[in-house]
Amino acid sequence: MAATDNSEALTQRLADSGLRSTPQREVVYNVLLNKRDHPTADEVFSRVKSELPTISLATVYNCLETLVQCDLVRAVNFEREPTRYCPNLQPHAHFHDEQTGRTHDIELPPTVLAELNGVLPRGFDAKSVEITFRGKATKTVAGSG
Amino acid sequence: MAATDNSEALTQRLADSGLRSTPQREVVYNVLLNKRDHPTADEVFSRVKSELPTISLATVYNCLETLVQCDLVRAVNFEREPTRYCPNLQPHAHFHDEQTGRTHDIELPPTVLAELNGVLPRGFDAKSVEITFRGKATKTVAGSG
DNA sequence: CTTTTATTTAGAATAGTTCTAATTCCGGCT
DNA sequence: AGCCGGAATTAGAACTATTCTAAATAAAAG
Repeated sequence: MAATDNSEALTQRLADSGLRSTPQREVVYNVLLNKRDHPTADEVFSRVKSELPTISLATVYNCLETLVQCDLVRAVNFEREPTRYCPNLQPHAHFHDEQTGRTHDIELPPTVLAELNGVLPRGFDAKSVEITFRGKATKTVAGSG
Repeated sequence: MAATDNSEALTQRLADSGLRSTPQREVVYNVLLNKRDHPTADEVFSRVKSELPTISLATVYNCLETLVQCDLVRAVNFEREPTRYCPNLQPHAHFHDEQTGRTHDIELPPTVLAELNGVLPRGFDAKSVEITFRGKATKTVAGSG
């Protein structure tokens, strides 16, 4: 697979927030786009290092935080495990495989989302919902990790 | 409200797992039952201390872990915040109020739960689902915290 | 160019939780 | 009653993921 290069899109989004496009931010972003297996910051760090050997872990954290702020990436948490990062911006749930530790994106039909918002009593104004399944996946699905 | 004393039920559940009922476990459990505001381990610690002044934080963590194992209590996580504990065993979602930090239980009709399981593709066998709303609650609801 | 501001960096600091090793507690046996 | 053995508690050290700090670097603006 050719390395994704969404630098224009990224640059645009960063600019919208008054931020600069930097090599570090670009490489971190591309790492997330190229292997969408919900890596942790540490995993991103080691992947990025092959392209930018002198990058620091703090910078990786900074870049990830920036990408999340710009709505280019979602941060995903399972229990107290290290935060994982996900470039899928469609509304979706996560399936966390207890055996393998792998995370799979689960598409969420708008009907289900609508029904979910229906369960909120008056006075509760939700900005976002997070849905996490936990269990075991009997089939491995290409592209997830 | 009189202090809840579910010691028989607790003793039973513990025994089922080959564990003993201890003053520490009982007080920790009662603290959770008496104020269902999803306290953190630290909060439980300080509440328990008024009854058992010499208890240690490690013991509070141990007891909470034990109660979770025995299915008497649920551990709840929001992002990377400290784990909170919830004695509500009915299937329910959580609403996390961003302004106040308070957590509210949201009842989940079985129909919604069923529909949710429907979104899982073949090969995904979910043991549990976790649903977290994030936003602001315009009304304060008695009994939640 | 120089100034200003953003970004990166290494390492220290922090926070929540778990681990370790020693002590205490308690039930069952004599 | 007294002892044994496993379970539970404890204090404090250790650990891990993350954030903070302060200095160095880079890059835009004047």
